[in-house]
Amino acid sequence: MNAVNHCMSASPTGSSNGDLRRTILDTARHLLVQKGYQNLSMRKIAREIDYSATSIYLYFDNKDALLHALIHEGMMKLYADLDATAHQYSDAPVRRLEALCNAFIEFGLANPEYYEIMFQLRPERMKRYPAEKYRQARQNLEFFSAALTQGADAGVFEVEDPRVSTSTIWASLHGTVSLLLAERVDVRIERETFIDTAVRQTIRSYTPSGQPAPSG
Amino acid sequence: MNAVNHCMSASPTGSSNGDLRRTILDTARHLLVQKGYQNLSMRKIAREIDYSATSIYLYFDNKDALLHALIHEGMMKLYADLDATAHQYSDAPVRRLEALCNAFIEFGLANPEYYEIMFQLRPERMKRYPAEKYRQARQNLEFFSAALTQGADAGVFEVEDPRVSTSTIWASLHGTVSLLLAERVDVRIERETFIDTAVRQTIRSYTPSGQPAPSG
Amino acid sequence: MNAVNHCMSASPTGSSNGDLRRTILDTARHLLVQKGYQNLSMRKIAREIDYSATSIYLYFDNKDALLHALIHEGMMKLYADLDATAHQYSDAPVRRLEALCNAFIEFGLANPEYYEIMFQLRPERMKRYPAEKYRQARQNLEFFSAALTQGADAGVFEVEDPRVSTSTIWASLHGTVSLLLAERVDVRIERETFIDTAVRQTIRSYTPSGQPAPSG
Amino acid sequence: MNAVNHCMSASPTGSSNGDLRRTILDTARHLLVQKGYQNLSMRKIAREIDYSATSIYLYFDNKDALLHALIHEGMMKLYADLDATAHQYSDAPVRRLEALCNAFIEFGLANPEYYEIMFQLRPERMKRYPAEKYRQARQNLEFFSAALTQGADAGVFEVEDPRVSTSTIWASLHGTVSLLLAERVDVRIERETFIDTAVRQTIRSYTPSGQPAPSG
DNA sequence: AATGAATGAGCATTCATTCAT
DNA sequence: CATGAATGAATGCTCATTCAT
Repeated sequence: MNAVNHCMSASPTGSSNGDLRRTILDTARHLLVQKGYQNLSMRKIAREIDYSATSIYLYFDNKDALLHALIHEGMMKLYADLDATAHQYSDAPVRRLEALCNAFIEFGLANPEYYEIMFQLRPERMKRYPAEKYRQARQNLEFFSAALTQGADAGVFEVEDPRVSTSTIWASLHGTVSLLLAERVDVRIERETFIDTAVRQTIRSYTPSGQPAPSG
Repeated sequence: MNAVNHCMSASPTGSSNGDLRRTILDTARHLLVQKGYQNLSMRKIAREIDYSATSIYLYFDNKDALLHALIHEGMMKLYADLDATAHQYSDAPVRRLEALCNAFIEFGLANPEYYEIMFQLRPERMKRYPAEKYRQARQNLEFFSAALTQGADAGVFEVEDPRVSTSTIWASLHGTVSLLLAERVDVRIERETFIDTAVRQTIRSYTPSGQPAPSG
Repeated sequence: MNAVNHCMSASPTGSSNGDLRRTILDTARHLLVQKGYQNLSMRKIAREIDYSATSIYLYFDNKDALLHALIHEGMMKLYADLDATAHQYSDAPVRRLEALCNAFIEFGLANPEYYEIMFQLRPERMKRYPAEKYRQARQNLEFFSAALTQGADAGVFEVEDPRVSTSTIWASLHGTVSLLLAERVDVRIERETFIDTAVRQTIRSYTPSGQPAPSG
Repeated sequence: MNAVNHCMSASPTGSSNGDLRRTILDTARHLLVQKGYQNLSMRKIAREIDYSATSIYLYFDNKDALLHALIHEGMMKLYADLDATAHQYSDAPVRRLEALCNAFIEFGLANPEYYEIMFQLRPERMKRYPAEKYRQARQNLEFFSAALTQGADAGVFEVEDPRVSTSTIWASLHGTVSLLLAERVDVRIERETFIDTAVRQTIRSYTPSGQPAPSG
């Protein structure tokens, strides 16, 4: 929406030009994870980067636009992570699904700020993330859907409705990440154990004999 | 809505104002449910009950204390719901677990704002919910734990570590509720189908043969 | 809208209570005439009276409510002025109309701040002054209407449609006041001459022979 | 609306940008008419013409200077309107005065925002509109003055002091336009009726027998 | 037990303007 | 001739909280 965007959109020239935009985004992310969405304000970002609040508006039309940009980045990053994972195990659906689950959880734990605005914000609390972007968001689920379908075709998964199953898998992963981020999991349980169990059981619920994932 | 009303006090309780604390909590809950956590302010509560904002501070040290009390109430309510459910199927662990899952989800969907402050608020962003309360909160998980253990003893569940499994079940349920509340589930999927599938798969992942819950 | 209003509405107890409300109104009026409507801000009022901006909101729901209160006061004052005038010449319609015209102009010149918000504000620039108050505002025109009608009955005025004529008389007076307040009148013309001529011609336009007002 | 457009410059003028000053004024006028004086900002003008806000300052010292130029243009336009009218009825003073009155009112209603900055802005609230321009502004009144004097010479008008009378006529017209623009006229009165009556009575007040304008 | 009065800090956003280039 | 970057001041308004009574 401003000249910078228009003229140099994705150019990584490194000049002082797009840098501030980048800095704003990064700072917003950091504040987001530290203080939460409710406490993220244009002023706080400005104070943090030692610029006037007005300056932020040179790079983002308004607070929502800034958030949307952040969401977009998060979606892209998650997509990249999942895509890399899916390519690694392209011919082993069970192992692939397992890897995708782990990748999703890792993404959430490694990028709590992205995760919060991507998946934990109630829609009524923010001007709706533009519809076109939603489509892109849903692409991320396609990786799971594909693994599930392929596994079903190969007889290693029992799946009634792939669409529904994709969503319930997502629910499990989302719950796992959310509880961990909110520090709600029993502290006596090791994080890794919890994650491994969550993933294993999630996959197990789609394998015919209920046996552990047969590694491919 | 203010002093005038106060004088003609048409409040349904009609009792003396010794239980103003009670009224505050009830009103806070109502506002929470109707307007959301973000819109819950001391002022609004006060306006609603026709008392001065100052009065609230006679009963609660600050907003956080009020919120803690609310969370406590939510925990109690959830406990009551789960307790009632557990009693109904005290001798059928699978069916009981299934019912508990459904009860949990129903609670979340029926009390979205309660659910938010109980499970979705990050502790680091609120003056820490006192540790003792957390213990009480964990009681709610005991219902699931018990069903799981009992089922394992009866051979209808395969459970390695009940503590961990309880948490992963909880993760699934939490994810299910969260996605629904955030309106993130594919709109083409019927809500009931989604919930039923989520619960069924969750339980299925703990049954030896992977077959659907054998009704007891 | 707040306790002060409700409990002591018009009581002139002189305690420190309603005083601030009064001070706010007076200060707003002064700022209004000095800086104009566009430059009237809650903060400026607050700064002027050495109170926090927040305090103003204890006495007025918002800026509009403050303006409305001011308009209301102006309407009341104008009504009082016109009423007093009308009573003085209750049986001499021409002289009465003349006196009413002068009273209106004098009111405008003596209370430019009231005049501006009462008559010069474009409706789209302020949330509409509540309808009930408009009725009261129109009452002020009734004095002119009555004089005109009575004069027509007595044969000293030629009036086709009293309603329309009342409005055109008002237009003349409003134009006279507005030009004077905006300091747009040729400086070589004495203010009194201008006013007298304006009033005389206005009345003359309704007298049958075009002769000057026959003093009764 | 920004740099991109700028490059493809689909501006209707197509001429070189030597007359950017002209474009700025035109755009400012459009915005003034469409959005009102309050919404006229340097930024918005700049955005509209696809130039940087800074560029405007190359042609106008500040916002006031721009506004002055706009007022000047308005005065010129009004002058042109009145001039054309005066020429049409150069030998019929009554009809001419009537036409001038109508032309003035029409100008005000057709150019409400022009009218606002020309006649409704209080000088003390804007860096003083330069004195020399005021003189030019007064030229517009000369048309009325001339008609009045000529009519007086011809015996169709009774005028004591043409200067004063010109001003009171102006007051009537200004009041008429102002009330209409402020939407303060009784809605039950047709606009045309109101205007016709206002003009008729205004002229009537200068005709000896008080009879309606004798068409010449 | 309850309140009225008051406030400082905070919010998103807009504005006219400057200055180095 | 034209701009991009930047800003300080301003806006209406809400909030949790305090304190004397």
